[in-house]
Amino acid sequence: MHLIIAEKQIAARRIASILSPKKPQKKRISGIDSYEFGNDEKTIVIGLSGHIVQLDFPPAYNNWQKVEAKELVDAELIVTPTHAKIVSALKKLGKKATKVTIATDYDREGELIGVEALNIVKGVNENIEYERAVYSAITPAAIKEAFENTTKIDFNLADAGHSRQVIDLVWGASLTRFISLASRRLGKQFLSVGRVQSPTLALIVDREKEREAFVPTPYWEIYVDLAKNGENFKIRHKKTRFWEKEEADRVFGVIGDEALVSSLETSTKEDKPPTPFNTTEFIRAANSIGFTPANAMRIAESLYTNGYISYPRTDNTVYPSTIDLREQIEIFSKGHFSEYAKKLLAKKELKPTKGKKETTDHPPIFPASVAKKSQLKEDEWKLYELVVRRFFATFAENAEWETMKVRFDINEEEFRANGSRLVKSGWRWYYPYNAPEDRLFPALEEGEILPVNDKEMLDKETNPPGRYGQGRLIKMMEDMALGTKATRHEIISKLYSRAYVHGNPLQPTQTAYAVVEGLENYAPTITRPDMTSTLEEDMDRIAEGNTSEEKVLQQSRYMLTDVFKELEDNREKISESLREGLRKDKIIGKCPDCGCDLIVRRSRRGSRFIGCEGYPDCTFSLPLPKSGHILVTDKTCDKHSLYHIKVKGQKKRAWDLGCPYCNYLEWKEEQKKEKAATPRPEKISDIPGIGKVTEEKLNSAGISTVDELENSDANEISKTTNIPLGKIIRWQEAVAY
DNA sequence: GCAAGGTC
Repeated sequence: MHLIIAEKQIAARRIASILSPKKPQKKRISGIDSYEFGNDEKTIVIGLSGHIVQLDFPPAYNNWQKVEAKELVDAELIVTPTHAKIVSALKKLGKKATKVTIATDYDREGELIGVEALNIVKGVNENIEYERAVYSAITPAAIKEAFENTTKIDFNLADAGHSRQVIDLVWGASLTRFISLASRRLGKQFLSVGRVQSPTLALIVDREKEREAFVPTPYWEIYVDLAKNGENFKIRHKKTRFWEKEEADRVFGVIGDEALVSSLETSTKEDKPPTPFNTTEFIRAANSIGFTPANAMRIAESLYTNGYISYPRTDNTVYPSTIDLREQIEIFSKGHFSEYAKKLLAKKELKPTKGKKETTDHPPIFPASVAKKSQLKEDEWKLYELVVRRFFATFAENAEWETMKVRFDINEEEFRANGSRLVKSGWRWYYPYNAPEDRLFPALEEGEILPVNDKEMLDKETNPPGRYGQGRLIKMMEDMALGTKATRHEIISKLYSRAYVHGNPLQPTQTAYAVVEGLENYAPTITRPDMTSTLEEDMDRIAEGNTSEEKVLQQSRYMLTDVFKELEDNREKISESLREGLRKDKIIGKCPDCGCDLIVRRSRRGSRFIGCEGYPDCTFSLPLPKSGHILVTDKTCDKHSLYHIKVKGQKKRAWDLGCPYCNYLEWKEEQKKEKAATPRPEKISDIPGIGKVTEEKLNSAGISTVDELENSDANEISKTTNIPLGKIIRWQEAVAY
């Protein structure tokens, strides 16, 4: 039997249907679908789910308190299955197979995934024959060609990928453990460190520091209002920003009643169509129409698994020659986009744009089949439409703008106005997103004199650089080669779930500051994008056979050992600064009673509340929700000058609680209203929470009326009846009018 | 309970 192993389920199914002359037979093996065909010599195709095994430390290293972080540096590593069913299916099939073809994705990680699967097969069938099939798109032509010309597995390339796994695990896990222990943040709330997440966090923290250090400079802008034939328009002084008030005042002062059109230039500007979608550009475009990266990718995934779009994780911006692009447009001749498809098909030549990056694993994102609007949810349709329109736009002509530059003379001061008008929509007809609006003004002539209707001088200030939005951050990560198309949005989600950042655009917490600072001082390697670029270079050398994985790993472990020397020597300082950062994140503002800091505290029973640092002299307190991470934002309440709070659940998005004081007062007000709306219970059994058994218990303690319940000592009742004190107090509150 | 990389 010939076994073919693909990287994913869908790839397996499609490869089988291309290679098989008849419809392949679907068979379940250990709960996993496989596809069988052929009469005498059977072939079975099975799909993995990416990596099906994971690199890990032996269980003996699991206890964070007992095993010191630095011991992880030289710890042995083990491989554990993460997809037991697939592993078991591979073993079953591997035993019977005489030959195995690795047909995983054509990239470094794909090679490693293939070798991982091969090792499982070899574990049950030591001498099995093996080979590699290489393809860049799952089309009949490409797949047939790949299986007719199989090659050898590139073990060097797989080793390169493996070295990445080891380095990421060893550095990430050991440093994560170190700073979590140093800050005493254990359990669910640990602090994490990693080759990709830490440089990304450093970018966000650096930007926030720039914003804090920013000193605004005042400047002035001068505008004049003109009109012609009843149409009003504004012109602006040639000097867009005046940095000196005196100069602005002088110019403003000389503006007279008339403006002379001193020159008029018209020209045309060409606007090139966009390049094919890779993941980053898709995410950015989705982001600009209101989708978060994580959301966009989740929806893209479902569009992909339902066959509407091609594989959504790709760096490629050049359509491979193996895809018949005309055919791909022809499928749209009917349906919602027919008007657009027909116009494209009428062209003699279909020449798509090309991006800078061309890779071998997957094509750029394009629509794979025609969807009806009724088949998709609203969000799905929006993103599907985005992909379709982008695909069409890459074949379309340039857009053309007519631009007009007009200069005006007002008492020898030059003013300007720029107009532009779309005259040929070209690709923008297919892809109408984020189109700049036409800027128009009435037709003018050189030498014409217009009356000045009004003038204005605006007081302005330069603004600090903006915080990064998620789309922008993903673009920056790509430019710096941090993370991959499939992981960047996950890394950003990780920063949110660690409470390192909140809001969009992203704002770092004080904890993030402390973590980045601690790492930058004592373990700078992990905070820099260079670690990734050096790793990439090393991996390339391993792949080319110019060095060995062993040498690279040894070097990496030496470096990490040195890092740990630094960290251990400065443990106290790091610990203090982390704990200070964590403390700052808990400050809600000043106590209205005594002026000390109000902070998030925990009672002995484990419940959370806002308490005063002046305790026990001051007992001011406010309640907090029972669960979720408390995030302190930079917004303050006008009434109480306390910071607004957000609450973030394990997997849910953070919700705004607002000012905790206002929130508490509102809650109290609600309670009052609710009470006023419901009549006072007449019998104790009318009180919610008191059933027959409880009523009898209370009776035996001498309480049979509502008045008796209200006026008895709660502690006494609790003692004699064994009913929890808290319950009794709540009942008493419920009947107190 | 740790990373980052696949995929769902």
